[in-house]
Amino acid sequence: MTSYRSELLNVLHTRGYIHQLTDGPALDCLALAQMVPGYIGFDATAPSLHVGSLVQIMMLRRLQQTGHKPIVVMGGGTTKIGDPSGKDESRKLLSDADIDANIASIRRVFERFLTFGDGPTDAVMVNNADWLDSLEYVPFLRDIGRHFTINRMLTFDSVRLRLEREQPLTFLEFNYMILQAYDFLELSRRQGCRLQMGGSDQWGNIVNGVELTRRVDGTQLFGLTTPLITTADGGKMGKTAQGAVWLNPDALSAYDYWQFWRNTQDADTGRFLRLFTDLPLDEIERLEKLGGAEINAAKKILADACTALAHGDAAARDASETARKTFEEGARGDALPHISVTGGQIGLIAALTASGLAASNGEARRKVGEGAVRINDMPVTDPQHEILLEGAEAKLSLGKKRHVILVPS
RNA sequence: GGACAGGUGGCCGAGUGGUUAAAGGCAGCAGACUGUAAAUCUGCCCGCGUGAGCGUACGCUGGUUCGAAUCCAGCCCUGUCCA
Repeated sequence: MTSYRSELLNVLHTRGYIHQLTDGPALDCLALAQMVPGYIGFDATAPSLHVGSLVQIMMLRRLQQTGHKPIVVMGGGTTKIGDPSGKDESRKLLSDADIDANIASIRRVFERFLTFGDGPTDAVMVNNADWLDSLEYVPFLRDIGRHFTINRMLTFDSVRLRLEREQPLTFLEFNYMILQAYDFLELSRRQGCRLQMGGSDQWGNIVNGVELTRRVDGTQLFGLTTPLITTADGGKMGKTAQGAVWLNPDALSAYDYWQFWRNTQDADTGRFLRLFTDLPLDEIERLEKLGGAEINAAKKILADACTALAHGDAAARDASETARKTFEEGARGDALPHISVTGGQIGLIAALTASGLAASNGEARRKVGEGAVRINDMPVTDPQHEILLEGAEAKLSLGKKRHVILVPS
């Protein structure tokens, strides 16, 4: 088993973050000897990141926890260009204002996970538009482009797989790896950044940055990638009934976020506790050994801890309490979505669509026919049913997990 | 610029004049079983309608036909090869 002397690599290794590492021993020495600034890049294509980025965010947190400096790089420059591979989704070009708004919104999430400031190990956020926007084509080609051979670029998975699948790859996309490599060089010069981390798909891009900087500046940089985080049955992580699991509170409620973690598969519980919470390792070992229904206790702890990190302690307690009332007492919890019903009366089908439990009248009708709909836990099978609130709230449920509170107004 | 191959529902992928709202798979939703898990089984899975039915949909625009995802023309996009 690999063992490291530095706290940084030890923590990352034992908690399961390390998939590939460029020069482990040298980085180990460096982390032991000095504070290491490290960065991860994030796109600004949406106002919120989702759980797919959470491993990377947690890595920056670990970096800071072990006495190093996290640098959050927002891809303002690359996002502005937009991904032109518009075959599946012709991504709309984002305006500068949109990108800036997205960055501001995303920053709020990072502020929960990292401590920002001016101190030596305080986190900083930078925007690669700051240097990419002002690049001049010919000088860039002469200074940077000459260090890349097409021969080599074609061998990288990101390129090779696209070509093998006969999927279009534009010249712009082809240049992404060069721009990202340049980011690393630029950060090394500006911030003394020595380490870039990322998902396993970023390995090629990261290595390019390491090599570019060695050739241009003679500085040794390091790269580290995480394993692809999938669920135990091989699925992509991060889907719920409502879609992506966003990290911003305004994109996904604390209650839904809590539910996402609560519904973790048994086999994932220990791994997720290590990756996504600060719980001590011996505690995690104890929890993941719980068998049968007892592992639900571990899942609640996981949900509490994850929600507290992303939404704060108070929101986590509310979510947890609402879940307890809803699932263990059959009562109504405050954190469930509230839908106001004017006049205190609404048709069942209309209530289902208005509350978002069903996407269309047809779906609502089908679910009623399937016996999936309940009002205050009493099954309702008549699609014509009129809900009369008579001054009191009522709980409308679709299936066992999706509940909404109807409020007369 | 030329030759060839393609563009089908969230994704993959059948379908080459009517029986096609379009096979099959994945993803998703619900029911059963459970532990708010997984696996398994069952049902559902474009919209409107209680229903018969209606409206939309197979890159875009027009055409042929009683009838087109399917045939024709032009255009747009993608790939492979050639110049």
